[in-house]
This record gives sequence, C-alpha cells and structure tokens, in this order.
Amino acid sequence: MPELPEVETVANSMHRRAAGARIEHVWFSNMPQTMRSTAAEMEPVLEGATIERVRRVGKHIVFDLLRGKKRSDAQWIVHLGMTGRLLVTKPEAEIEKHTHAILKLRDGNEIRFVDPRRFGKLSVHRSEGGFTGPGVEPTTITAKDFAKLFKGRRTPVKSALLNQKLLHGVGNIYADEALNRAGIRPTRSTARITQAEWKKLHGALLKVLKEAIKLGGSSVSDYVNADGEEGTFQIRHRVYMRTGLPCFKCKAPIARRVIAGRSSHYCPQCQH
DNA sequence: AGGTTGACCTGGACGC
DNA sequence: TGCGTCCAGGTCAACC
Repeated sequence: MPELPEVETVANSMHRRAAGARIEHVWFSNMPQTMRSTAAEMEPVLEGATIERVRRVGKHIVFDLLRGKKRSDAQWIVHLGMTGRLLVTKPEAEIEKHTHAILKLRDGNEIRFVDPRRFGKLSVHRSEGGFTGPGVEPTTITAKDFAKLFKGRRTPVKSALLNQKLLHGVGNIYADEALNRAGIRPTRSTARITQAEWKKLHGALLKVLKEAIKLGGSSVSDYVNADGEEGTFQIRHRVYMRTGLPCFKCKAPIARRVIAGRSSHYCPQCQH
C-alpha cells in the first residue's frame, strides 16, 4: 500500500487518535520476519510509555515516546511494507487474520498492526538525533539539491527515484506519475537528463505528492488510514495501472515496461 | 562501488 | 469448482 502520501496519512490519523495515550500492554505474533527487533526488545520500550507524537519519516511511521514526563531514549518504528495496515480499534472489534501486533491503550482503544504479506517491519530505534530515515525528504528538498542527488549515476531515472538512500518516500505509483507529468520516460538514464528537466521533475513530484496527501493517498486495493478510511488519489492517476488505456493528453495507449523489477507505466508519445 | 535480479509472502484476478 | 499463472503500494542479500 504505502508510499509517502499513504504513510503520511496513516501517521497523521494515528497521531490524532493516539497522541497522549499510555500503552498498558503489548502483544506480538510469533512471526520473526515481521519483527526487525524482537518482542523482548520492543515490550519494555512500549509498555508503560506514553505516545508523544506519531509522524512520518520517509516511508516509516515513527512513534516518539515519553517515559513519565521525559522523552524516551527509544522510538518505535513501523514500516508498512506492501500490505501493512496500522489501525486504532475498539477492543471488541474482531481480530483480523494476519494481525501481528496489538497495543492496548489506557483509554480503552487498541492500536493494531495487520499485514497479510508480511513485508512490513516493526522495530525499536535508539540514536542521538532520533530516526532520520535512509535518505532525504522529497517534500522539503530544493530543486537544486534534487538535481545534485542523482549526479554521477548511470541508471534509469525510475530506479533512481525508487532508491530510498537518495530520496526516501517515493515508490512505484508516485515515481510513474511524476515522470509522466514531467514528460520524462522512466527508462531515461539519469546521466542524460538536463537541468531544466530535473527542475520540472522536482516540481512535478512535489505537486503530485502534495495533491495525494490532500486526498488521503491512493487506495489501489487495501490501503486505509488509522480510522479505516480509504484515500482517493487513485482517481487522479494518469499512468499507474492504466496499461493500454488512452493517455488523457494525446490518446496514445499507455505502455508498461519492467524497470528495476517494478512495472513502469508511461505515455510513449508524451514522455521522451 | 553501483546497478540489477530474485527471494521474501498472501491473495485476488483471470484463463482453461 | 479448481488449478495454474501472473501480478501487486517494498526491501534486501546476492550476484554482475
């Protein structure tokens, strides 16, 4: 499900519902692949802590915690993978298949992590400055720094956009949508993109991400926010999952090609 | 060192 | 109805 706009929507809705709540008890499924930290590492960090803030960093959801009145030295990090959902529910709500974590809150609600494909990850993070993510934030980077990020690389621009160590937060949908709006083919080498095109791509990416955040993200199959509500940006998709359908601008059929193992959608006439 | 591929998972859609 | 194939919002380790 989750790229920057979806993760931001989940983090914000989770913050609204759970900020200030105290965690009384936690439970984790017996699925070691989902736990980047062990249950034994996470339990003492979470139990008895108060949720100070929930926010997005890249594609990660960061829980800032309080121990009494003091900031905890540890943060709880949730990565939704492909199909992860982080929900606030009443305790009597049916426990769905593939539930991997339940946090019981003092206010009576529960935070639940549900993830059928188990590509999601739960972990504890400890460091001086807190969790900063693998790369740079696409929403705040300047056009100049954006172009600099990709300098000296020889890879399809699509692969570069998906590289979380450079920009973090951009995934398959928004990479395709930004490239379409900038008129650049996903197969183009980063080495042969002009300054003017970098500027255009930066602008297009920013615009697409902002608009998607405003619409609560894209619900393609099963993505929902912490309140179980779907996003609506999928109705604005111009290329993603529109293979063979006519381009909205020129009517040419949208093409699909696999780049870096991910299907990439583009207009063969509008994107060069 | 940087770039690409396949593995990790479940489940839904589609063809026969 | 069922079975086989392909595909899906993401990362990693293992190769070139």
